[in-house]
Amino acid sequence: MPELPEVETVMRGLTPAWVGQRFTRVILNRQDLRRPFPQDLGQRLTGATVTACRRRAKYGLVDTDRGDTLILHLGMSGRMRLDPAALQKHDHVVFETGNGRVVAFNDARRFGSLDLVATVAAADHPLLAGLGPEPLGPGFGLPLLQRGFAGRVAPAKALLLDQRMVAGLGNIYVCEALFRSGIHPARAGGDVARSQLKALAAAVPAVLEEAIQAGGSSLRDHAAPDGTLGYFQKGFQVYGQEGEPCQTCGSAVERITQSGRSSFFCPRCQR
DNA sequence: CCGACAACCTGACGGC
DNA sequence: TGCCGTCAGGTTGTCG
Repeated sequence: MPELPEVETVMRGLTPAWVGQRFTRVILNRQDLRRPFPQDLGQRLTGATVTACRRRAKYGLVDTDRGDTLILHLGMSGRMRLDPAALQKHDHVVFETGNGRVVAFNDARRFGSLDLVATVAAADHPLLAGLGPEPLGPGFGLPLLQRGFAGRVAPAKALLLDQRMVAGLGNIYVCEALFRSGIHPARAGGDVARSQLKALAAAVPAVLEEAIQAGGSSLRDHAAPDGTLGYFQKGFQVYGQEGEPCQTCGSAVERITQSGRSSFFCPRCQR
């Protein structure tokens, strides 16, 4: 799924289609994804005008002039399809706006979610309340990483995937950020050198910014709402590169499994 | 508190 | 062609 850069790409793609527009119809082809939708989701959205499309971590936030915020998560396979030629399997929710545009929320695996809450309470929503700072925001930096890593036995990989530490990183960008900062994914948090943490503090925002510039990474499912494919996957240095030569030293990139998920790394550059 | 793991669900791909 | 096993960008609950 989509990680921070992909969600950012999606929300940027929705902005010109939605902001200032009224929802004229919201079609619910099912009443739940990962969780049940709010009972009055369609009713509260229909007739409301979108005032902003935002992102928090991997969540998309759509504010309306009725004081509501739609909180959407794309799970692993979620996509927002803008003006689809035809509806497809797994187009679970379809949004129509006054400008004639149609957006279909498609999610084959149904790990995504939709919630609707009062905008003023959105930050306190259970999904958002426990999230750590944005990796592209002022709350992220070396001090945060030092606090989060100090004394921890858990592997660096797991610490960065923990959304309570820093919110928005997923498997791809954690692998890439660890490579750029020379940290072995299995290294215990407390054993990561200060110099490495400093590199990590720079690598995380750098890799995310580059990915956003590229429109995200289009692997199986991700595309901007208008169908444009991101191309940051061409910039992967380790993710999915098992057996390929490290771009820095030429060693073969390795893959290990941590907590059931693949980690890719260079055994020579990452310690 | 911490960390590993299963579960949620469908689809794509490789091997036979 | 088809069947089977494996894997996939995430989150959450359980268990030891």
